[in-house]
Amino acid sequence: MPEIPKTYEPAKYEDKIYKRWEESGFFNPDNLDLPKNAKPYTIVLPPPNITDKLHLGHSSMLAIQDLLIRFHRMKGYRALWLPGTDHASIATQNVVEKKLLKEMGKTRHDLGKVKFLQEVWKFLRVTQKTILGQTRKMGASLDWSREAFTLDEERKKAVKKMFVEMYNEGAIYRGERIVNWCPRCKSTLADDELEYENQKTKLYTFKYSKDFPIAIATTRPETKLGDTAVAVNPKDLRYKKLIGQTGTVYFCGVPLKIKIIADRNVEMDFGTGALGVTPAHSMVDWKMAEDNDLEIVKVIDEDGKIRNDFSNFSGHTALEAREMVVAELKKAGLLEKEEEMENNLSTCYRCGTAVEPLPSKQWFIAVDKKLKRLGGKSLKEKALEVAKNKKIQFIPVRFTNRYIDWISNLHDWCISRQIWFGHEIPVWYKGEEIFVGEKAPKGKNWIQDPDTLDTWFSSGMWTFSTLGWSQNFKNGKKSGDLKKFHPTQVLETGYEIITLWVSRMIMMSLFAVGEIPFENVYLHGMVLDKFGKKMSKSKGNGIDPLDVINQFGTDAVRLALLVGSTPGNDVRISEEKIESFRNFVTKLWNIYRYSATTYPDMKLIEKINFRDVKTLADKWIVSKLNVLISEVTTDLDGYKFSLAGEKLQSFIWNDLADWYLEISKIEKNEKVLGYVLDKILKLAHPFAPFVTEKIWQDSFSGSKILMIEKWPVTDKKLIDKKAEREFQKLQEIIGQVRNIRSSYKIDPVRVITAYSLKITNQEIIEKLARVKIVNSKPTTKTIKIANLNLDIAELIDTEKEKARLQKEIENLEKLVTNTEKLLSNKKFISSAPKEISERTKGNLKEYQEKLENQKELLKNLG
RNA sequence: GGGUCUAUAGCUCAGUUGGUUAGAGCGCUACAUUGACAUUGUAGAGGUCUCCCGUUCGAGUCGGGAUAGACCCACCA
Repeated sequence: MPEIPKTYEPAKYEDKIYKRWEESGFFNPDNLDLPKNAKPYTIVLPPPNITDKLHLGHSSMLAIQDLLIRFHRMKGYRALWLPGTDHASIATQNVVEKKLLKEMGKTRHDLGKVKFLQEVWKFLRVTQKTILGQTRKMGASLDWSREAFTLDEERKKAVKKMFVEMYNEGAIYRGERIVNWCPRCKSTLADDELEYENQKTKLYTFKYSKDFPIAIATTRPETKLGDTAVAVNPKDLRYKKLIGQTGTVYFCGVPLKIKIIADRNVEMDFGTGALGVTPAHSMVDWKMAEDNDLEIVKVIDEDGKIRNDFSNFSGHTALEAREMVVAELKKAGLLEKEEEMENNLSTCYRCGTAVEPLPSKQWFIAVDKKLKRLGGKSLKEKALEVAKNKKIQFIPVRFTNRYIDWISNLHDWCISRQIWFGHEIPVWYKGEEIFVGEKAPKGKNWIQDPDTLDTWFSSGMWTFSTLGWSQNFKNGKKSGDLKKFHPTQVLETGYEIITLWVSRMIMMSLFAVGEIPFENVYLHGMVLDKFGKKMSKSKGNGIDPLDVINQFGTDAVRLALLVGSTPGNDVRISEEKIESFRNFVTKLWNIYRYSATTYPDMKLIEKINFRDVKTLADKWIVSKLNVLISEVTTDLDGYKFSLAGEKLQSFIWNDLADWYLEISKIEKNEKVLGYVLDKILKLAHPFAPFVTEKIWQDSFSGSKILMIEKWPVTDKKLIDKKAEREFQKLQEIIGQVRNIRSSYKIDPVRVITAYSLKITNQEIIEKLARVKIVNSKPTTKTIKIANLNLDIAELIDTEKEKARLQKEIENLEKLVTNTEKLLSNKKFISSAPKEISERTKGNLKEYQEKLENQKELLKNLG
């Protein structure tokens, strides 16, 4: 037998173990030896952006998903975990642009589209490799043979097919809508791509002209050139009689057709209580225009300049025009007030330029349109339905509300982006003609739409595009992988992207495959530092997963991320926490080391015979173990990873190592130990795959792989509550002795457990009262019970101990009378369930017994 | 402004359908220990479960209200 090192050395084994798993082929469910009717268990990995290396948040995601996958693989499911990465169009283009500027001093326009895209792909291949390497380091049991990328050939096919199908169904349309426009980037921005900046600005109060009855207040006078209405609150008595009136006014020499409308969103207390409605350049105003059927007048163009036909303002930038308008108003004596105010300016998250809301021709997904394909329902209705009737369950459930809330307020989704890197839009134009199709139309002079699609369009298809939807879904029928693995069982992701991603996946899957994309959505929290602050590069408080893996090992990192994290709540993590789990891994290793050196021929045993469970300690540990098996299984089934991990840890450390192993130094039972080890390695495997696999393979000389062993099942025959209770009492007694052990020179556990194997509790108490340890440093073997001669009274502060006992007796007496009262209460008897009353009766007995014991002890003290 | 959530030990959090001495880890204090364990073990101190009202035989748990905080959405014309 080769010597086993004192501590587990993760760096030495982890890569080899991962390689062994990968080469076994069992990451791919097709290679698992399963009955034909084995249920599928699919998780599609939320594809990380290839903009940067992974952070601890990703590690947490990987740990949770790998736990689920390994657990279900062992439970006999056809477990598939499908890997992939996301091209993250805008974010990636942005990173590469910045890099180019820094390294070569060039913009993307300097390079041109073709060369720029080459640079993007070059960058992408590097980061992609890093990310996939990191993922392997985490021990992720992903099926690499099915790896996907949101912008690879297969996904391109799927995206085109999807776009065309949605277009043909009327779910995608091209329309003029107000969008967030960045005049510098020349691109639309989604709402979530905006950044808000607090700034001071001036609020101007003025009338359009002298004869106009209402003064309005605005921070952007230049846009007022496009006003088509003035909105007031319907409750506002000042303006009530004016509502509905129309007329033409001349504003700085520009004629405006103004209608006075009522809208309850107008605040009476702000400004003059009247709002000039500029449909073309304000989101709210656009909605008002839609509601009131107003004309839309575009004032500012895509370059951020005033358009033609606006007298001498034309051609000036918006800011210049603002000054000019203000100057004219002043000159005409129309400006009533000019005051400073705090304002929340929307800016482009890339370049920080102020965003200009503009009407523009874009592609949209119609979320409210009734679709034939969806049985006459709209995407929104369908997406709401599956949450409301619980076809899709959110964990924790409270997020269902957030989802429903958001979907209910959903507007048409703008899917076109004016950037280079991304999925091409399968639309071609020739003059006024338009062609939508998966392949370019025949004939000359067709020009493809220069825009690309919003990243979320392709990531919204992730669950089915990864399963070969473009080939595997025809005439409403699934085949191949899609049939085998869709819908998936769990989507595990962060709560912050429910709206961005989760909801979109649901809509796209309902449309494309006619079914939900996943049955459960498990939402993890954010990984924060130990002070509860978000980890960020700029703050320098981030923990690099690779660093801590090198330092403490993957298992420790995984455990630290899993234990103490509950769904939907943020998790705090520190190196100390990881270190403490490293100690746990070492503990586990040493349990193995001790066992293997003490019993060189020990075997891991899957099933144990009743007869082999001999002593009280054996019965106790085996019983506790079997309870643990069912608890851990239920907890994991219920997504309570942290609870399961804690229970496992507490059993391994506090019960197995601290008690059973100590006892086994006196009374050996190889079979029970082999049985217990077999089970804990399996139970701990999804949490700490490397160390458990290493121990397992060493124990079996490498002939089997733990990863595909069967998940343990509770053997009810081995649960012995009576033995558990007795042993617990024993522990309590020993604890009491330890409490007064100031003069002890050896750990009483060993002495007392020696007794426990042969004699009754009562006898132990009696002996304890008399024995005294003579030999100050005996070894386990030399202790002879007969030589122990301890007078307990000599070892304790009698007065203190008396007081303590007195107090405890008082408490117990109170408890006993209270419980007796309760049990004689008629209302309790009639309303409490049987279980409860039984338990209460049991409790009473226990209290009474304890009371007797304490009284006895007090008596013994004299 | 609309919505969701949280409040339990010094800190981070558990606490299942209400059930009777409210738990864990870390930290703290004391003692022991180089023994399978880059230590570990044992014990201890520490709580009016934010506050008020209600339902109930019984409330950390259910209902109403207050206070404080977190987040999401919409917006700041």
